[in-house]
Amino acid sequence: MKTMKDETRKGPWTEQEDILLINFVNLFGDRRWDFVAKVSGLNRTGKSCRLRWVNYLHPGLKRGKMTPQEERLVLELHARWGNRWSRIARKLPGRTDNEIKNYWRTHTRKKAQERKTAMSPSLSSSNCSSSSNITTVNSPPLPGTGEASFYDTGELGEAVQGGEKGYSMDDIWKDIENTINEPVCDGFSEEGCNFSCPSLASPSWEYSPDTLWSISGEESRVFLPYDDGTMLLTG
DNA sequence: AACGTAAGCAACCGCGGTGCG
DNA sequence: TCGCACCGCGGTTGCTTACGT
Repeated sequence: MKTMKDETRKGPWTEQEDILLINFVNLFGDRRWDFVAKVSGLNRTGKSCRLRWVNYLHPGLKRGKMTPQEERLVLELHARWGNRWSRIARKLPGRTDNEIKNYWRTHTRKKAQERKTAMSPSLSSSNCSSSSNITTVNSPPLPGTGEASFYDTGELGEAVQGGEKGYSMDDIWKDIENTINEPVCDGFSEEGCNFSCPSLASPSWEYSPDTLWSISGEESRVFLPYDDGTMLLTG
């Protein structure tokens, strides 16, 4: 119950908020979101914090375009499970349900459009492979032009966009890496410092053998939290 | 160069499930 | 057993960027 009738912040997160959230999640784990939200001083709801963490700040996150394998897997699993996005996401290490959902949405939109245009001329034109609905997917054209979206940090090897536009996750994590070694007590009561950092964030992804691929070396860059609050950068 | 449209992404909302007192 | 608070999920919306005219 929010006693303090706070004007909870909404909208896009700032770099400061991100850093704060990361610090506090490292301290308290990624379960007690209401608590984290309250204690961190972020005027955000626990819900909002969780969402930000899960969809954007989580260390294991892969960013950038879906690979053809991933796309295929999404299609496959969606055919099997329907809109169980979180379930599907568990089979795609590093991808979030939100991401998959968004992908699916644009994918279906694209498909619908294609179908429409394919139908209007009404000529079959050997509408090849109606069975393999993957056809539209399996090779996202991307002629190498300015393909790197603002959010890409993964595939094209680091932050093409790096500079002027705000900040990248790499920046943030570098920051964290630097600051995390210092006691994270800044701006928080001494109480915070005495908590042992619970092993962070049980990753919700199932690294099951039946996942069709494993994270490629480059993308498996992961920050491993240590008990003393430091982070190990692998990969 | 300016404008309009489409695509992509992040975030919010509402609801149902679960755990706890 | 009931009520409450919190968490997680799926749907939806709004904003930003990219692209075409």
